[in-house]
Amino acid sequence: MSNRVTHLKAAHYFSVASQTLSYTKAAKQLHVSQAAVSQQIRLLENYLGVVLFYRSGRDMRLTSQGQVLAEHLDQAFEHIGKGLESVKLEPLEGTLLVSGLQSFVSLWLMPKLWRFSHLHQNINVKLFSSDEREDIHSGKIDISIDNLINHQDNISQSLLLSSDIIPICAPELAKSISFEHPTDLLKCWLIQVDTPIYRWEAWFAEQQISPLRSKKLLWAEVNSWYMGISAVKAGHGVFLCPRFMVQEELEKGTLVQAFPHILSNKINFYVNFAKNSPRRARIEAFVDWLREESNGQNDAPIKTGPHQSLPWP
Amino acid sequence: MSNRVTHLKAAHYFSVASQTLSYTKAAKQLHVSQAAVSQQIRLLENYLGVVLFYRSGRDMRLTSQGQVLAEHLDQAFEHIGKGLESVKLEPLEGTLLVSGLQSFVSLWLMPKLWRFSHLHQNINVKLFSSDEREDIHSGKIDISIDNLINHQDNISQSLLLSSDIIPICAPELAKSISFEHPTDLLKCWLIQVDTPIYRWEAWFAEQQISPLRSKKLLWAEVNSWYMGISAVKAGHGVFLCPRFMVQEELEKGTLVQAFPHILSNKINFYVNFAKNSPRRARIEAFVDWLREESNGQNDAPIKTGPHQSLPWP
DNA sequence: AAATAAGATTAGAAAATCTTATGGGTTTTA
DNA sequence: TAAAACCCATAAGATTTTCTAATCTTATTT
Repeated sequence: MSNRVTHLKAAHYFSVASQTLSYTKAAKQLHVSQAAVSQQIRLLENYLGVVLFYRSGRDMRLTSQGQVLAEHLDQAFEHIGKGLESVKLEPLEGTLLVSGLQSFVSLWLMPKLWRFSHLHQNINVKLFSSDEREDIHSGKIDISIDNLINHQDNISQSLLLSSDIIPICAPELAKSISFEHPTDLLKCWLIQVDTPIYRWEAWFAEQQISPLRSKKLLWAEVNSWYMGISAVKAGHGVFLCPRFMVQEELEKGTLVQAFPHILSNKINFYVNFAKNSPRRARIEAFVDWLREESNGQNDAPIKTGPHQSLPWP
Repeated sequence: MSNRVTHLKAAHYFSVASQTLSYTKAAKQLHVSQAAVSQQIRLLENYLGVVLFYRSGRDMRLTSQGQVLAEHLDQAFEHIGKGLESVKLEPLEGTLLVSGLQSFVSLWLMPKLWRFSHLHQNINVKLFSSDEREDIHSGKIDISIDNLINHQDNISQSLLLSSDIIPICAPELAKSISFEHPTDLLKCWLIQVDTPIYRWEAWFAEQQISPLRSKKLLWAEVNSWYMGISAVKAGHGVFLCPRFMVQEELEKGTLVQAFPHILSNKINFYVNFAKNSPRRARIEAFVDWLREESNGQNDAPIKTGPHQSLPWP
């Protein structure tokens, strides 16, 4: 079977020459001398017993047999090139494309990113924030951070951050209302994100209170954590929000936890990347850094998938 | 673009090894030493910066990156192998697959074939008779002989034989009826093949006679020339038939031409073959021989397509 | 523990491939 | 219309790649 695959180099040179229709140009593309191309193609012609090119005055053309061969080969070498490229390790330095949920990126990642850039001056991180899950295999993204469990093969997913969901508000509001019992919260705007979980209903339910009976309850639903935080910063209401997103504000006192009870459902953020990405060196550097940054902010130990640079499991 | 296609030999070795999952077996398939395979694959691994195989006790497996690469490469080398094979000139000796219309094969080709076999002792002709046009590109047929104009590209078609359509019958019948006027033919069975042309209607029409008025006309329609000839040999009727098919019988006197008028529409037989067939040497030998055999039997000069072994038009 | 089997490694030999230099066509250009 | 500019073919020698043979390492089987 494989004995019929010979003269690979010659076939490659021919394939390039069949596109340029010039040995000289092909030679330039291949970074070899024109003579090398000429010799290889002659070799191939002799092996096949077939003339592949003929010259018609100034320019050169494929014979019909050359046509046939070229059509087969062009595809094939295209495949080989892509194949090699797709597994070849790129050097550590270069660009890294990172995508994450909007609020995570702006509230957690962005503020810390300067430290990574400092650590790896040769890695140029491009951040994308998006509310959709990104396709890691497409090549548009190297690393994606989201809060969904991933079941795809060849994707490594590991827990980056696990955070409590707490009710927060502006310190002025807390002072003016002085929360003592959960039902005190019903006096003001309640804000939440529009997910099925992380809702006020759950928070009250966990304390045996059904807030829904009180129809007077004022609330707003926002479609990103970021918007909710903006709202409470302006002093308008209480928001159920992952603690890590407001860590600094809590420390500085520009925001406060409105009530001690926290949702039993934590929010988890996962790092995802293609195990076989050619940029795995860069990815590894970034993910290692992410882990370091998340240490201490994390209640649960970090669970990580099998490490792919060591191929044996 | 093409600078990314390197380590072709290594990639090939790897591709084979990825299928055998054994360097030793791969080496055997490739007709090289085990060391050669080992070295090439190590080279590839170094170039890619990736481990492609790992050993798990007794046997060897692909790493996930090896998987990815192998999938790309397997297809590619398959293509290359097929491409090379499809244009590679096979030696003159070998098998040649010839197909033709049933009656042509049995009445013209078969009786002469011994001479070709004598001339080219190393070419083993396999004859197929069929009533459908054969697909020359499928590889099941090298040469096909039919009577239809072919419009496909890359198929060379040339006129092999052009023959008159004449009315024939057994000599006894001719004696007993003694044809003098075309209408005399109406006294006996008229036989014809079931084509739209080469019909008795045409034959009579060309002589300003409308036989169809006479409803008493007896005739039979057959679906091969061969059957019609069998019928008239048995003495039953007159048959419109290409002259070359009954040449010998006419010469021996076992059949006679019933009436001098011949159909103005001749029947033409064409030889078809794929210009780029790897067996073109054999094909050429056979077609040359066909032309020689048909010389003299042919009223018109033989028209032939461009000759493909010389690639310049 | 020896025997077996398969991959890894190395050094030297063999083969393939490359470059440089040159020649012979064509087509432009002066 | 001669010179210049291209482009491919070819040859010789240099260089690089690839191969083999021999030997080593590791793991399995008996």
